[in-house]
Amino acid sequence: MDAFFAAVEQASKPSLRGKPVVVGGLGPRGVVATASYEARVHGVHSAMAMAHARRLCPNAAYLVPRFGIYRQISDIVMALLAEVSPLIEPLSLDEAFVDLEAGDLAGDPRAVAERLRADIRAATGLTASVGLAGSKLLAKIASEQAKPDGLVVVEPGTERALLDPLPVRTLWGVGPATAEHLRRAGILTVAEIAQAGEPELVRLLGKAHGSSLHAMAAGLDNRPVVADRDVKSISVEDTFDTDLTDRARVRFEIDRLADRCAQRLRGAGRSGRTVVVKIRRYDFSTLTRSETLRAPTDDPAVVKETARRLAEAVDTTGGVRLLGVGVSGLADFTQEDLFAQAAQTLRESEAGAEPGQVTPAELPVAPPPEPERANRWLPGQDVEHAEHGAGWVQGSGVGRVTIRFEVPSDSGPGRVRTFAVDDPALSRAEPPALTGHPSPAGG
DNA sequence: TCTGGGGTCCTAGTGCGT
DNA sequence: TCTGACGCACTAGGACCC
Repeated sequence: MDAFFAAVEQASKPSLRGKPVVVGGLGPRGVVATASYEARVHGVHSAMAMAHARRLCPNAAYLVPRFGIYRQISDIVMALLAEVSPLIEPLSLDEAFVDLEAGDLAGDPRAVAERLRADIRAATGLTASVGLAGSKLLAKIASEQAKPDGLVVVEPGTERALLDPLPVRTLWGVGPATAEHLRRAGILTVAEIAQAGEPELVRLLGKAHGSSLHAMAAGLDNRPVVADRDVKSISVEDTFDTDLTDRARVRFEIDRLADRCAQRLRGAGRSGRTVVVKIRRYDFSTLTRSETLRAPTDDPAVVKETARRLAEAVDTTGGVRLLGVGVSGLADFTQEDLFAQAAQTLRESEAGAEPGQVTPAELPVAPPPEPERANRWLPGQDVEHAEHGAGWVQGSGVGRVTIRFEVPSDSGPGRVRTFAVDDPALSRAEPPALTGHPSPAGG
C-alpha cells in the first residue's frame, strides 16, 4: 500500500486530500511513521523526528496513528490477496508477499496483478503497488520502484541489469552500519558486492550476513513465501516525554509494562520462559537484561516480579528515556509455574516473612503524579457530537478543542467548530467506514 | 534533527554437563 | 581426580525491518 497510514487519513478526511499529512507520535520525542507524498516533497520521511518534520513542513496536518482502522483495511486487503493465492506472507499491515504459483489462477500474472490493484482500490479507495518477480528480493525491489500506484515486472533474464546499478542500501539487510562497512571497503553498488566475492564479504560482515548478501547481489534468492510465521516474542515499551530519574517511578512503569506484556501474552494464548527488560538511558545507550525461568509463564505477577528484579540491577541514576518488558521463548501452553512459586516462597522466607505474607517488594507502589496530559483530545481522533454528528479532532489547547465535521463520503471539506474540552455533547467515536471511497492523492 | 514501537536474526562470550 | 574438547543453553548487544 502506498504511504498507507497517511493515505487512510486522507481518504477518511476529505479536507486533507491533496494536502501534506504526517502520521506519528506527537509528543516531544515522537517520530514520523508515515508521510503523505505531498509531505515527502518537503523532505519529510519515515523515522524522522517529528520536531524536524514540523520545521520542514509546518503546514502539514500532524495526526496520531489510528491502528484500529488501519487493521480493518489491512484485513480487507489481505482477504483480496487470499483470493489470488493461498500462500501469503504478510510483512506488516500494508505489505505482503504472495506466491502466485501456489494459486490456481489462470492467465497472465501481469493481468492478475492489475486486477488485484483494481480490486483493492474498489474495496478500500486506496492505491496499492505491485512488484512481480521470480524471488522475494526482486519482487520487493520492484514494488518499491512501482510506488506510487504502479506495477513493475522483472522479466526473467533482466535481474542483473536491474540489480547491478542499485546502491547497496537497496538490498534487504543492509542498513546504515553495513553500508558504512561496505563503503570503507570501496563497495557502493550491488554490482560491486557481487564482484567482491563471497570470501571478502564474509571477512567484512561475518559468515551469515556475508554469504547471504553475496547471494542476493548475484540475484540468487530462493527464500520461500511462508504463511503463518510463528511469533517468537511479545514485548511492550514506552519512551517517556522526559527522562525518569526517580527509582519509584521506574518501578511503577516496569510494573505497568509487565502487566501490559502479560495481558498481550494471555490474549495471544501464549506463555514464555524468558523475561527481558530493556532500558534506554538518558544518553541513548540501551541495555537489555533477561532471565530464563524454569517453566513458561503468562502470569502477570511472575513477569512483573522478574522484570522488577532485572530492572533494579541496572544503574539508572542518570535518567531513563525508555523502558520495555518482553517475553520470548514462547510456548503454546501455560504450565503451572511451580518453580517460580517455590522461588517466591524462598525469597519470602529469606526476607523474614511468612509464605504468603506480603513482602515490601510486593507492596503496591503509589503511582507517581501523572505527567500532565497536554491534550485529552488527540489530533486525528474520531469524535461524535450530539448535535453536529461525526467528525475528527483538528487540534486542541487552552481548554478548547477544534473539530472538523466530515466523513469519508463527503466530496469536500467539512465545517469546523470549536468547543470546550469538557463539552458533554462531545464523545470519542469509532472510525467511520472507508469502503469503496475514491482515493485522494494517488497514495 | 535527535532519534517510536514491535518485532527478527546473528554473533560472541560464558557456564555447564558429558 | 583432573583436564580438554565439545555441544548446548543462556545472556547481551547490535543491526535490521516496517
